[in-house]
Amino acid sequence: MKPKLLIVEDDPNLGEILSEYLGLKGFETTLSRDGDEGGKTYKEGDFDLCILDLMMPKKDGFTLAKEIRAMDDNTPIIFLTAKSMKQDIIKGFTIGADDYMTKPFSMEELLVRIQAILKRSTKKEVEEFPNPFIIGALTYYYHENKLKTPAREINLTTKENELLRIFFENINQTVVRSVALNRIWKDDSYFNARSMDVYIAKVRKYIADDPSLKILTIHGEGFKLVQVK
Amino acid sequence: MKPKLLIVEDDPNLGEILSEYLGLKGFETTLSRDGDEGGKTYKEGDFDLCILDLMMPKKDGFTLAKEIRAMDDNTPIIFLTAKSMKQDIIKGFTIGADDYMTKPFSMEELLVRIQAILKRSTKKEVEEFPNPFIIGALTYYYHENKLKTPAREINLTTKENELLRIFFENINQTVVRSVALNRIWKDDSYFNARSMDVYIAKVRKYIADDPSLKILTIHGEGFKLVQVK
DNA sequence: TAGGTGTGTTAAAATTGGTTAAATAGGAAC
DNA sequence: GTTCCTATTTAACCAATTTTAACACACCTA
Repeated sequence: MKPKLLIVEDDPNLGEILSEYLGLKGFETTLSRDGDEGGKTYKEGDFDLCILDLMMPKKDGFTLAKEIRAMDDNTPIIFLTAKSMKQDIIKGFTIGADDYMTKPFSMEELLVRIQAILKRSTKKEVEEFPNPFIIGALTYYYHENKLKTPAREINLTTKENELLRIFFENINQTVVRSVALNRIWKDDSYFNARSMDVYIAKVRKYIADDPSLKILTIHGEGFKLVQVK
Repeated sequence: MKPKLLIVEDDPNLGEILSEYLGLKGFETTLSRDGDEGGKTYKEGDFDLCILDLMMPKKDGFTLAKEIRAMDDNTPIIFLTAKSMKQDIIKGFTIGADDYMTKPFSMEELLVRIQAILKRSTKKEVEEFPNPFIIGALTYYYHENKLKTPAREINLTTKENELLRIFFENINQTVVRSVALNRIWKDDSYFNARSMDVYIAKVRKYIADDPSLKILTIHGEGFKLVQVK
């Protein structure tokens, strides 16, 4: 099951971007516009982690965090704020935060920090990838390293399997080279990048068994699995 | 009991200050001067958290962290570094860090971050392994070194038994080679690894008595016991 | 359109794992 | 202590996976 994130952010732009990005990364996100709304939403949902802006109308992030801690002293909280004052950071952690990020920040960094916290959170779900995962004429079994096509059954090697999973997690979205490299090869280097290119070729051949699926090259960026009807 | 911290920092000034400050704050601290020494110290002590500098002589922090993860994939790690490049931060978390702080930083902030992590860090559990443990058509008695299959009753040797237990504790999760080696053979060496390969083969034959169970190879990583429905 | 950089393809090289059998170690029985 | 048995390690060889290398081609910018 997807981990549920509560995002409380009054800046509509940032809120939307966050919600969308994290949604694409496998989370179920709920966006609230201010502290009051955030508190109500928190009560209703069963969230695995909260991302709170500090400066918001009606109710600031610290106050909201205290309310959340009063209801449940376990749900992880990340503060997201433009205030980088030492005293605010200390205060955030004292209230019971798990992390404190200063704007502007990188989405990717936020993502890995969320993952690091959920890794230790008792309520964590072992991120479940649908098994089997069906797309077009293909049936994919991540846990068995297996891909069934109309023509054949392919036993995937470890690298093929991980790469395929990333594509299926990101249908119609660009998979950035460096992200895939860091995730699968644990390191973004020239030779690993060339190794990945070799695997891209292999995976392309497999999914070609369904002609409606294609892996496009986004020059200088990465790749995108698209499904054309 | 005081939480035990391993601090690996080559700058003697910073190392002393950190060690002293955290000592005053209720931790039992051990200070190592470089990556090599840090690795040895880690093996000997039973630490609750590691604070690693990134740039050190002999062995850098990333390499040391990988070694620590190979011995135990649970002990929290905080990187402490002057490098604030996005790619390094991502890499740090990818290796399995819990936090990443950029110098110069506030002692007080480090302290609250340590506390936030320890709050979620799972205790060294004396978790009772179910006896018997039933999976699919197999019934496993860890304490009796015994595995019953529909076809036979197998008396396991010590090594077979320990290996099987690790797999049953980690269904659908990768069992990292080095972690299993350190746990069963107490040492991750070439010959022990080959010895383990021999045992993997034996154990594979046993669990093959239930065709829904398989031990897959995760190349370069380890093995994964999967149950297919 | 030329030149640099990034990507595609293929094959060889290197690394890692699988299998089998022989060698060794270590304990129990004599 | 010797003998026998079993568990474990070492070894050799083979197989699978991954990386490296070389070269061809595509894309972007000046």
